Amino acid sequence: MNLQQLHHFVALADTRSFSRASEVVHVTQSALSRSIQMLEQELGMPLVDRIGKSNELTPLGTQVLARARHIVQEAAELRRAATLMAGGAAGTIALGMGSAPGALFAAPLMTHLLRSHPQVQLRLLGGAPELQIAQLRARQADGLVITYRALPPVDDLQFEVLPALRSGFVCRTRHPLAQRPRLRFEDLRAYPLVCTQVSDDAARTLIERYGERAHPQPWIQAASEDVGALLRTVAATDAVFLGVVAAARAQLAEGGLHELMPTPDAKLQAQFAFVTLKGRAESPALQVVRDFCRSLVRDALAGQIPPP
Amino acid sequence: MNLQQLHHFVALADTRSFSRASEVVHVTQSALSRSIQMLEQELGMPLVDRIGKSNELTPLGTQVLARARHIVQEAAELRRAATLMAGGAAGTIALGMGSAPGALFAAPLMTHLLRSHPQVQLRLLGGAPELQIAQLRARQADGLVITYRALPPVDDLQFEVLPALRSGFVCRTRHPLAQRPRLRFEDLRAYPLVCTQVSDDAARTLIERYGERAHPQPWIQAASEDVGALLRTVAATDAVFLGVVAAARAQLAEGGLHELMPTPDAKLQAQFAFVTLKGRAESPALQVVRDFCRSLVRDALAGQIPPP
DNA sequence: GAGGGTTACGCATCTCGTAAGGATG
DNA sequence: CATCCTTACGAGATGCGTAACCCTC
Repeated sequence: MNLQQLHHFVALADTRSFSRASEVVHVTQSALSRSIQMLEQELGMPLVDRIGKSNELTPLGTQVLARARHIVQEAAELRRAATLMAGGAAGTIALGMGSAPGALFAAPLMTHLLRSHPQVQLRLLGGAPELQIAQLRARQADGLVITYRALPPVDDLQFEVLPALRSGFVCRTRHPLAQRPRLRFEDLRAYPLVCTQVSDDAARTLIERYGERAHPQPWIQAASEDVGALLRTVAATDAVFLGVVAAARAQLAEGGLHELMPTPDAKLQAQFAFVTLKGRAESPALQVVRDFCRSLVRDALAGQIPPP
Repeated sequence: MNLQQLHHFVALADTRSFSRASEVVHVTQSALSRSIQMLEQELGMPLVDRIGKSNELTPLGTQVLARARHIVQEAAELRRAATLMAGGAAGTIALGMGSAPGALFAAPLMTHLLRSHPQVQLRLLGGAPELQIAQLRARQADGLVITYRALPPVDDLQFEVLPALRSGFVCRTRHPLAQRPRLRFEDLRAYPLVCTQVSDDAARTLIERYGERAHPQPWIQAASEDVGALLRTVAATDAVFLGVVAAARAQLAEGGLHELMPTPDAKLQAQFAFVTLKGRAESPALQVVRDFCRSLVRDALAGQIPPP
């Protein structure tokens, strides 16, 4: 007994004719006849009474038909679901996301999936990097988008490093410092700072470059994961935003915001990585996510105002 | 995609090992490996991540597993149900039964099925012979057990004539006529008659043999399909039972009842037939029914007191 | 090197399409 | 005689087991 035979039988029952059924399932009438015969032989009883024109199901045939129809239908659904998933058009993916990349990726990613892949369900997981890696190993997460430095050099993970994005300071165009030709760090330090969580690594870089006064801890006036809120705050006050410059791309382009470039250059970089478990097959939907994140970074880089 | 592959995959998912799964489904490990590969190829994605020891399902694999398990299970049920039906151990049969044969067969048949084939559901249909034949043609009945003469000589029906059973008169042992050496019909006629419905044919035979006075119509005191009740009545009164002698076999054997044989012999016969639709496959459960009816008639004949 | 999965090869079986052979109306 | 189903036959596809190979522990 195989799915083919069941499919043939269902067609036969539907058409009540070997020849018409054979057209439906695209085999010769002879092949269909044998297929049914084999099925009958295996089940031990005829399923149809062959009567000239309009064959009739036997009692057994009637019983078998209901089950066969069900099985054939479920097989078709399995095929369909698998094809959808394999094509990345459907599926559920759990994505661990660090707070820094989340600030840049989360909203655009969700928007993109809702628009272009409505069948894909996305669940974003937060938490500390170690926790997220544990979730990845436990397969509670399909992949992570996380700050590259936060990752220990283990070999059961597969890293796909995204291009580094420049971080920097952003203020509103009407900010007192906005028109200043040569900007010193001390000038900047006079204004309150708003940003997402600053990593230890980034804090170290700031201190190395600008001295102890650059330590973000006492400097930060407001911190939030909501980059949009931060930028709106900056647009309305004299606070300065510190973070991935590309996140403010739109406002920078339309002139509402302005990037401050103190001398010397901070040369801050945000480098994100896409992390999966080595040796595991990737959900196609996850590939969609990864591709989108990559293209987002690429676009950010392309539109990024180059350092002086 | 075929049932074999799905079965293999379920085993693989259950054992998390190609080699152990191959033992479960009784193929070599190599064959199972290829089977899974073919399935993965068709679905377009890996279903399991091969990791040294304890393989893991991919996200797609997890989805597919649930559906595959369902399909495999239903296929097994189909096979099981078909085998049961083909073996006659299960199924539902609708059996048209004439009142005369019903009087003899109904109770023993139901008893037999309940005891020996509890999975077989029996539905007995009554009604006029023409109606029953119509039901048979409409496949509302799987078969008929009916008085042979009641049947028109049509060629879309398949008759299986059962051996003729002798009909005759039965009274209680203590009946005034019981010890009478030579019995005339007129003696018999003096006592009330109880019987099941007497067919026109039987009535004609009686009249031909014994004259107009033998017409059953004015003679019958009580008529019922319940042969048991008729016989109990006869055992308690001086009424005489007319019908298939074999129906009273037990009581005749144990001495409670007595067969009356008037001179000349009535030579009444009840001939039943098992009728099915020509060219239609027979429900195996129906064969059980037919076999039982045949054996019942055979036993009745074997135990039948031969005519003098 | 031992265990577990994959690949190569030869063989048996299956299934198909073509074509011829009944049956039925 | 036309339609419909079955049977015969040869070709190609499929699936299997054996055995060799590969990878990881």
